[in-house]
Amino acid sequence: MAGWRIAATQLKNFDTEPMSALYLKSQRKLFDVRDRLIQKDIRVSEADLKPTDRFLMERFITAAVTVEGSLEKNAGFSDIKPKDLSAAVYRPQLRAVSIDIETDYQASTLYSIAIYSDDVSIVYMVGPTEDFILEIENGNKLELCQLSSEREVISAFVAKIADIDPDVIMGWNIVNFDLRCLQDFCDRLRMPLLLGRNSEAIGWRKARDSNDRYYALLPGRAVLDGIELMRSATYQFENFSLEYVSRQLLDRGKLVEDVDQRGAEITELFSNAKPALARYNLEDCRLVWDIFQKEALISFAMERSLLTGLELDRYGGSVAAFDFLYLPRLHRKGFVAPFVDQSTVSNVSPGGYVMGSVPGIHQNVIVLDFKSLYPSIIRTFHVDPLALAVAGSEENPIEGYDGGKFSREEFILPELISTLWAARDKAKASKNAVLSQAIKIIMNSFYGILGTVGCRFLDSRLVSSITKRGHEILIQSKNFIEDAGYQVIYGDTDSVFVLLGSVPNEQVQVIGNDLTAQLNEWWTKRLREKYDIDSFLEMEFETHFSKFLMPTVRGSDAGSKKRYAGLVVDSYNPDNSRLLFKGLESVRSDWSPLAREFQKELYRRIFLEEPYEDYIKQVVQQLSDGIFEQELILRKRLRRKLKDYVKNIPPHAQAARKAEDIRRERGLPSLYQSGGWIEYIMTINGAEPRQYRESAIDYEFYIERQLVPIADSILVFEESSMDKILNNQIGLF
DNA sequence: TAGCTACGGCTTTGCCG
DNA sequence: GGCAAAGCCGTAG
Repeated sequence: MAGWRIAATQLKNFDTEPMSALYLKSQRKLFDVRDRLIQKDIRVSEADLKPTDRFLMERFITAAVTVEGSLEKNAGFSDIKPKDLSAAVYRPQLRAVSIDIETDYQASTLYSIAIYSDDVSIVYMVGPTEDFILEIENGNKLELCQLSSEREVISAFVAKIADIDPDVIMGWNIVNFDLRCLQDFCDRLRMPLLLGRNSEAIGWRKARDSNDRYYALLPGRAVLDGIELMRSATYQFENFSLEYVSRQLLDRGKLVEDVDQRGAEITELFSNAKPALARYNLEDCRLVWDIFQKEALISFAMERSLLTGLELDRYGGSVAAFDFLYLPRLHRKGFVAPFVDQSTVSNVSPGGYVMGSVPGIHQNVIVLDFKSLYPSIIRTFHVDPLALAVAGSEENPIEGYDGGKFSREEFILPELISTLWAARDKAKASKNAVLSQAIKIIMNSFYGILGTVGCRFLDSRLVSSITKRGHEILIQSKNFIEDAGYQVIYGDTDSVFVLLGSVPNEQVQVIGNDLTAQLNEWWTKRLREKYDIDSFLEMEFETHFSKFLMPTVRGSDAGSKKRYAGLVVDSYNPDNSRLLFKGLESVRSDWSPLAREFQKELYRRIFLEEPYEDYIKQVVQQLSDGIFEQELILRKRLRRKLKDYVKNIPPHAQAARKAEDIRRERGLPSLYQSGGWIEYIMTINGAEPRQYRESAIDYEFYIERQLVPIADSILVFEESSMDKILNNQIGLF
């Protein structure tokens, strides 16, 4: 058999096996194979490898070592030493392509497939057998190959992929749309879909939690879905449609007039304007390609893969990543880890501490927060499974919570975090944003993992020793600040909000810097005295609000939590400031655009002491006049299947039901049965789907339930209310 | 193809002879 | 009709 290219491929369930004699033996075997590879050559003929070798090798080789000649010591395996990490010089060039398919509305007929890359712009389309070269822009060409049948289009596409032989195939919802559609077409045509290396077929695996979601296993290649990848990198968008994300990041969108009606438009193009459809199809590929390029998503995936030892195209897997990092180190210290025991009962541990707040419109509020608090607690207090297990034999272990005690001598996680921390600082210094981000995500995942039954080390003593220590640290920091003469008006998990009142801007900087320096020093001293440990707690002064609003809980005098807004002062240019909203309606995607915009503008006016009464009256007037419609759309996710709303039917589910009824009447396929997003408008007959609204808009609802709550939550501090303002208006007539 | 908890706001539902 | 509880969603960290 021909040379077998080591690839990012699909791994078996090895990491979920318990640490056992078998595992230890396997680990050794794995190192042996790796060393042999490093000494020889990355190309290994398949005949050289027994099946078990291949299995083991796949286990530790990530996609990052897909590329020939790029395997080097430690690359791809989780055994990363500090110097290797910092020397992250390892940048293989992956061959990547972006693909996208076009189908009819119900995805039952294939129209075309596009492939885009640095040097490829090709669209295969069903049509009269005739080829075109189309100019797309700046002299760039699109090759449109029209073939007589779906079968020929797919065959040509597969052949082209084999020819390009990419390491990465990227797309937008590529697994559960493009690839699955192609697989369906192939099944129907009784032809194989051989997109893997060496013409291997795609393997499909059902997602555990859902019947209609799959994972694709593409032997020898990684399939990167832009949506999943960006989600896993903590990108947040109101929605992850390609149209929305590309507008946000690239400032350009899809090549159709009306994105909502594109199903019909695409069919129209297919019938009457095939070159236009080709351009559209290719442009989608290019958007995906450009997003990946701009955000360095492949680099991110590679850095993460190098850190976690997981495949390039594996997005979740925090527990598996933890095992990869932890188990080899544990093993080297001569310990064997416990089984994953689903029945483990662990006392519930609390999460972060959230202070009650002081409501009002405040002047000069600064936010001091602990940098990576949980990782720094783990590091400082040796919160670690091994340290917990061996502490019993020590005379003076470090006290944790819930009865946990931690060894001063033997620990793994704190070291791991130091390593990652240093690597992250270095990455930041060298402006390697993606590496820094990948490290941050992994560091922050450690706490959460220790609190799930999926983790073999689940133990409330570990979790509580992190979170309850966090409570103590936050409360004592608050006390320290208050003893220094300042008022703390709020705090959440790792932050304190300090009210300075009317002090000059320069003073604010000085106080903020002083307070953090004093606190850091105080914690260092205190932890040395009380526990004889080094403090890795690090408080930072990050944000200065010149104006700050803390609302009350609606219908109460108590200050709210997790909801606030303020005017952030740019420390480089204090005359510049920007509005920041947290938790409030304007950042909630389930409020109407009208309400969200209203909140932003009203707050802006009040913060900047501009008049606002006429603005409020004007918005209400315009609303009543019916000039808004788009702005009244409410958007919400159906988090469950439509039929699973039994106990009560919330408005968005009502709207979805109505939409389904109408679609059924009109012979259209169902859209909302398995969940998804629904857009609806409140009418005098309740919530109705945006596309099929039959009743008049309920303006009363929008005034009373969308504008009034927003206005009143800030007007209360101006001794005013929406009611007063509007009634005054009536009084004028 | 298993990270976590805390919180607020709105709506519907159930109860009240 | 009024009130409290439960259900649901999206968000902060």
